[in-house]
Amino acid sequence: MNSVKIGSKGRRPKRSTYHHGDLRRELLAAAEAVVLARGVHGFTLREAARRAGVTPAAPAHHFGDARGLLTELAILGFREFATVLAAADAEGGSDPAQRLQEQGQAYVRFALDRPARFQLMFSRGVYNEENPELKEVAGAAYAVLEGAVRAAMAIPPGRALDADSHGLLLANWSLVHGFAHLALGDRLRDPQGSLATRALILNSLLPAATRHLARSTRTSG
Amino acid sequence: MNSVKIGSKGRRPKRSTYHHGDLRRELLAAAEAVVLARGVHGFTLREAARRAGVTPAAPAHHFGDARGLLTELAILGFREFATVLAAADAEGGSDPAQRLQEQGQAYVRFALDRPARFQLMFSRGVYNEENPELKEVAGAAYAVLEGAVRAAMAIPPGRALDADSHGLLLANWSLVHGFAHLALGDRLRDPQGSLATRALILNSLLPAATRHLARSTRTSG
DNA sequence: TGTACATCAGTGAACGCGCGTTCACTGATGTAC
DNA sequence: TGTACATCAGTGAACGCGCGTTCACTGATGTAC
Repeated sequence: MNSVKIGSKGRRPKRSTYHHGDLRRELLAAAEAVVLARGVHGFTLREAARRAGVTPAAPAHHFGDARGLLTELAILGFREFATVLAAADAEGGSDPAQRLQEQGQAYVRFALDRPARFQLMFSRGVYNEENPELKEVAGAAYAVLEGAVRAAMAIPPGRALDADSHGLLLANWSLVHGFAHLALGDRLRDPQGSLATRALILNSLLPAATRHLARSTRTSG
Repeated sequence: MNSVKIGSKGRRPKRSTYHHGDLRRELLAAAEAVVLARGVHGFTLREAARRAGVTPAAPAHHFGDARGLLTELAILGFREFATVLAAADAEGGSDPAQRLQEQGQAYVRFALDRPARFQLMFSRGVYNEENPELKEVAGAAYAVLEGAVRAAMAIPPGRALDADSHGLLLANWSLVHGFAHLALGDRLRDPQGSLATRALILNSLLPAATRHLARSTRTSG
């Protein structure tokens, strides 16, 4: 007989240390995995705790309750989202049409790369939508899009968008949002009818779709 | 004392007849109401039965199980969806751009009028997506959109869409789908930042957005 | 460097709840003759 | 028109399950002196 435990009946393996070390971060990762596997509303606190290797009571020390955990995950999502959109916007250089194009690519790429976060972020009633930090980062993401539209339509900061500019903004947002949504729902097919792969979606279908948008803002191609 | 019952302890009122009469239809309506109130994944068979005034075992006689009920509801949804899209398409007359415009209006109107069905229809893993009748009616809805794009791009039936036409189809679909999704998520605002009403959405924002799409297919305005 | 002690971050058992589904049953309906 | 009987469409009780959260607790850490 030796003292090394060779197995465990439970699904939660014993850790060697009583304290976890980085449970907060690990619970967020576990929660994202649960959302990926079961869908936004299939999320349960207990499964996230199980995946993180702790008892179901542990998350309360970090997030209060289940809703609190999802709110934090949505905040992380919007923060990353705003960052990648801003980076793509910068890639577009001084050409507003190019900035919108790059943003659209980044928008869809984010959805494909982070489907759980993306779907969580745009779900209603599952996290605390009134959280100030959440509102701030979500607003930051929106501002990136608005900035490129303002540049395209030559509307200085401070002045409200006119109806046409607002329409262009909505057209861009709706198109990439709907495209991402359809892609995540496996509803995008190539012209022959086969289910589209990630590469086809990003390199062919999305450009083919955005090409039809807003000729007026296009300065190249 | 009289024999008229003046109250009931349970939440399910007693019917005067043992048999319901039209339980199948009523369960579908109740299910739609539950989805509306609780979201797609908040649906429970028991609550639908409760709302329909029957015991939780009753639905099994009509739908087998919970998934069966939702599948039927999705089929009803796609059938109605295909119908309203086809009617709108016909409204467009012989002008393909007008047909697409009318379809887009109908698409978003359907989403706003039937939010529960719409969200159910485009949810994954909650109903039986392999149901043959479902695939048929969903395909019919898609065919309406494809028909107008074929007319716009002068592509005869039987010939596959080229990349550009396919892109136009995806652009139209993505735009209205994303627009509907954002509207249902209360994410659409007017240019001043106020939450958009139904009338504003349909009469102002949507036309302003679609106006930016596919100038090449526009023959009027 | 050592020690007392407060604080932190976990455990594990328990709670009450609503869920989907099953089961034997029975009231109501419809049909054959 | 009347009756026997099969079928249909409900009931109501029960099942086992996983859930979120609570609670008193304790092991580990960090800090004051």
